Order: sequence, then structure tokens, then C-alpha cells
Amino acid sequence: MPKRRREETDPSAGQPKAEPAPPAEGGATFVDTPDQLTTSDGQESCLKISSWNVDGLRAWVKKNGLEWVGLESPDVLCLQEIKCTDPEKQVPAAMKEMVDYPHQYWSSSKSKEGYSGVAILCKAEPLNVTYGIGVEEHDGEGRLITVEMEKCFVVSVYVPNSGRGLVRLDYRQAWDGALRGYLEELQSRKPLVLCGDLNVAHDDIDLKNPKTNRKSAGFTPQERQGLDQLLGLGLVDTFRHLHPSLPHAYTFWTYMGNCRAKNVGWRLDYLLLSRSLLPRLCDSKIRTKIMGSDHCPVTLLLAL
Amino acid sequence: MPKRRREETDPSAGQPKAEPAPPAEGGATFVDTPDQLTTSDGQESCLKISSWNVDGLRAWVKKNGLEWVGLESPDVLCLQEIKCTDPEKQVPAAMKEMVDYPHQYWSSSKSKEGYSGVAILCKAEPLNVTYGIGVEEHDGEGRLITVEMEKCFVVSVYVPNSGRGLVRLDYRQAWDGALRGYLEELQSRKPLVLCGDLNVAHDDIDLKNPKTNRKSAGFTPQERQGLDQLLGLGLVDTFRHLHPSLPHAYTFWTYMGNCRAKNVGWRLDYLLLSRSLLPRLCDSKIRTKIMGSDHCPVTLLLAL
DNA sequence: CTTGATACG
DNA sequence: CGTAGCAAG
Repeated sequence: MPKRRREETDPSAGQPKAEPAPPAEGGATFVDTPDQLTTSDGQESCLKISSWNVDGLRAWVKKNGLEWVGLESPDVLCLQEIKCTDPEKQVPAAMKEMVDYPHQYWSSSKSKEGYSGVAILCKAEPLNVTYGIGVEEHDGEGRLITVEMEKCFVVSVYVPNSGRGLVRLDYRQAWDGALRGYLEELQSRKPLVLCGDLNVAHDDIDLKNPKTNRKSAGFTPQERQGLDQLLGLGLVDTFRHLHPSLPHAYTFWTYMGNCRAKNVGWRLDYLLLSRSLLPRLCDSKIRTKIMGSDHCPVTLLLAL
Repeated sequence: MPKRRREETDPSAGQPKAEPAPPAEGGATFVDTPDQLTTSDGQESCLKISSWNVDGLRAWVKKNGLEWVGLESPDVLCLQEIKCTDPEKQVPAAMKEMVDYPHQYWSSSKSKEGYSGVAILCKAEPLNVTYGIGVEEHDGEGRLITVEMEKCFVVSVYVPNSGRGLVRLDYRQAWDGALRGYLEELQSRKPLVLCGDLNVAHDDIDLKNPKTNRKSAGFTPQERQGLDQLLGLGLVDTFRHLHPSLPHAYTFWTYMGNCRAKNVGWRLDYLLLSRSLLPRLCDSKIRTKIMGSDHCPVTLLLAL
């Protein structure tokens, strides 16, 4: 019997998931079922990976983001948009001193102050850590860190936003291509988990208002095709794989206009898994209710 | 018997003022005695003028600054550092619609956004209103408004800060000179009351730490001499006139380091009165306890 | 709407 | 420390 990561037993474990039901108030959302702690063939989860676009690490810490980290207790925590130009000095002590996460890796934007930036925190020391995608022109904004584990790579990524008026769509497409090249090479060595804010809703089901957003950053044909091509590398959108037609499941809501209360959101945060690891997938969760940013965290459970 | 401005009778009216006594907690401050509502020869106060550096009008309104205005109910209210680039649009409606103050005059910085700016609000319509000191190079930052009343001019002024490292001390001295010229001419026509943030502590008694601030903006010999020269025009520092050696009486406390709680402050806000009106002086008050800005308001009572 | 950097005090 | 502007999302 594989080692267990906690005491709890889930009565619904192994049962098929319930599909959507309208909530009592606010906009429609999906039902948050209990975590599935085993694979379809009964292997138990032992690797938990979470990802969260924190929209400013320091503000997020003040809003008790760390409390959730303690409760979720992932083995690997990927963060995006930390907005710390100098992580050494700017990351709050409470974060740096978390006893469960002695292995912390930070990357920040060299060009713009207080912009972008990603991190990976690990309970166990990884075999190796690398920063960026190895292409000078795409590695100045602190957008990617890779940690190498025994059985896989884990990547924390913050894909560039195409901007109001799509002013940065061209750059975005260049980035998407470069990221693809990087991941293709990486995956040729070992399977991988790509975690983070891909800044694109893949399909109509992945945002509240697909009709009116076909020309908006995050839902242009170009960006959607970029994700298509990423999946073409043999990466699986784990959440959508488990819930092929589950609507109202979003990970981002703009702060404007009370969108979160109305569940007017976008699914921008993904946990992509190399197809070879799909048999090891236990669950892929969207922690819809967790507050602290304009994004919510997502969590992957693997029997690895 | 002169007309009365309110019902209240003050039991200590006509009595000599009590001088300082250390407070129970926090730093030493002066005892806030009741308002003196008559002149030394028994004429009753009928003109009340208040001045307040609000350090951002919109934030100050949110902090209920208007509530104090309603309670104090001055005939003329002078404000400084309103930080509204476009008063028409940016002054909160609650302010513009105050029924007691139908006559409102605003001036804002044309050069820097959200910087400086002064105002005068009147219960009664003034005979005339003018903006600035009539010198082009000193009238771009919204630093002075003059209203003409029957018996006097009332001026709301925000004197330029000399800045960290005294980077603007030269400009400050030019301003001080130009202000002097303006007031000299004004006073030749009618006595005046100069209200506002003169951005200088006149003497050692006017700030908590004179020793360590001799080279700080607001206490340089140059700035202090500027105020000397202003007084040389025949203007009386009304508060100091009434309390020649009263220490710990400040109108400004930096937000840094909890200075207000410790009464580590500066007396930067003044109510200067043409000497000819001195017989009409009833009282000059520092409303030390009134919150809403890093300055507190000051109030002048005249039998005019 | 919210973060963070900047100017100014 | 706090206000107000800005860029970015």
C-alpha cells in the first residue's frame, strides 16, 4: 500500500463526481466536490502541487495567504505575479521562514519594477532548479522557474498578458512559441507539470462571456491557438480532462464591478500534465472560495 | 452691545488664560482653554476665521473633516493642500453642497498633478476675490487666494516647502519676497488676516526639536528670517501674541514615527493680523485634538 | 478595483 | 507614514 499523506478518509473517494448545480446566491458556479485522493486504479496520491497567481506577494501575505498554504500544505507551491523586484529584501519574513518550505526559489522582473515575478517553494529539495526558458529576450521579466523532481519537472509560469488594446499580442505570440520550444525540450528528458497563469481562456466554456471577449486579451484566436499548440506537445489540461463539460469553473475574476461575487470569471490558471503521467492523476482542483488575490489557487494531486 | 454669534456664554470669558500643564499621557502639550469670545475691552467676537492644511481634500472628507467644519462653523474657512487638480470635478459633492458655505473659491496647481492647492469658503459673499499674488512665476501652483470683506482682506496661503535637502530653498526665498510685496500693497488698502501654512516654525519654542532642525526645511535661518520680515510689515502672530512663552503648541506632526501621539510637532500654521486690528482680537486657537490631516486646524476670533 | 512604484511632504 | 498620481492587470 502506498504511503498516505494524511489521516483523513474521504467517503466520496472513488465515486463519480457530481456535476454542476446552481448556487443559492451569486452567479452560477460548479459544485466543489471533495478531493479525489486516488487514481482511477486505486493508487493513492502522494504528490500535491498548488499554483496561485497572488497579484502582489506582500499584499497577499497581509491578506493571510500563508494561512491557506498551511492548510493546503502542498509539496510544491508555485506562485505568480509576486511583484517583488528584490525578493531577498521584499519577501516577508513570515514567508521566508516557513518551516515546511525550506527550499524557495524566486525570480523577478529585471526591467519593470514591481511587475510580474514567479516563485516555487518546495518541502523537499529538488534535484535541480533553473530560471527562465533560456532565451535572453524572454527571460527579463521573471516569468518562469523549473524545479526538477525525481519523476518529473515542475514549472511555475506567468505568461505575458497581451494588454489593453492587445498592444503586446505580438510579443505574447513570440513568448508562446519560445515557451513551447522550451517545454518540448524539457519533456524530452522527463515528464513535466506546467503550473501557472497561462493568461488565456481555452474555450467558450472557460469564461463567463465568450461572445463579447473574442477580441479581448486572454481570449483572442491567437492566444487560444497558442494553448492548443501547447497541448499539442502532449500536455493535458488536467481540470478539463476530469470535467470535460463543466461550466462556470473559473480561476480569475477582475476586481472591477464585483465580478467575483457574480462569478463573472475566466479560467486562466492551469495544471498541465505530460500525457505519460495521466495514469497517475488523482485530481485537479480549483479552490474557488479561497480569497487573497484576483485569482484563486489550483491544486493537482498525483500518485507519484 | 455688539451682535452675538451664538447663544453660548463662556464662564472664563474675560479671565486671564491658564498657562501650560503637562498632560496625563503622550508628550507635553499646552492646556486647551475655552475660546475667549470678547476683546480685552469687552467687544464680542463676531467674525470667526479658521484655517486648515487638509493634506488632500478628498482623503480629509473621507476622514470626516466636514463634520468639524459644521461644529466649528467659521464665517470664513481657509484650506491648504487640497491636492485637487480639477476642483470642479474632484471636490466631493458633500463639500460643494454645504448650505452654510455657498461661496467657495478654489485654486489648484497648473504644473504638478495632485499637488498643493488652496481654497476659501465663506458664509457671506465677499466683495471681491483674487487668485495668486500677481506674479506669473509664483502663481502656477495654486498657493494663494484673497477674499475682500468689508473691514479686511482674508488670505489663504500655502507657502512652498523648501524640500528635502533644501532643494527648493532658493525658490522659497523668492516666493517669500514676492508674498511680502503682495501683502504690503494689499495692506495699504485695508487691514488683512493672513491664514495658512507658512511652512516655517518661527522660533525655538515653535517646534519640539529646534536643536536638530536648524538645517531642516521649515526651520532654516532663511525661512525664519522670511517670517521675521513678514511680521515686519506690521502683521501680528496672533497665537504667539496671546501666549508669548507657551511651549508645546504645534499645528503639524509628521505622520512618521507616531509623532502626533508624542506631540513631536511644529507650529507651521498661522493667523497673522494687521496690527491695526489687534484691538479687535478676541482669541487665536490651535485645535490640537482635531484629526483628519497631519496638520490641525487653527481658528481666529475677531470683534469685527 | 487593486497592486506597487513614484513624487512630495 | 500618508496622499495622490501612474502603469498594469
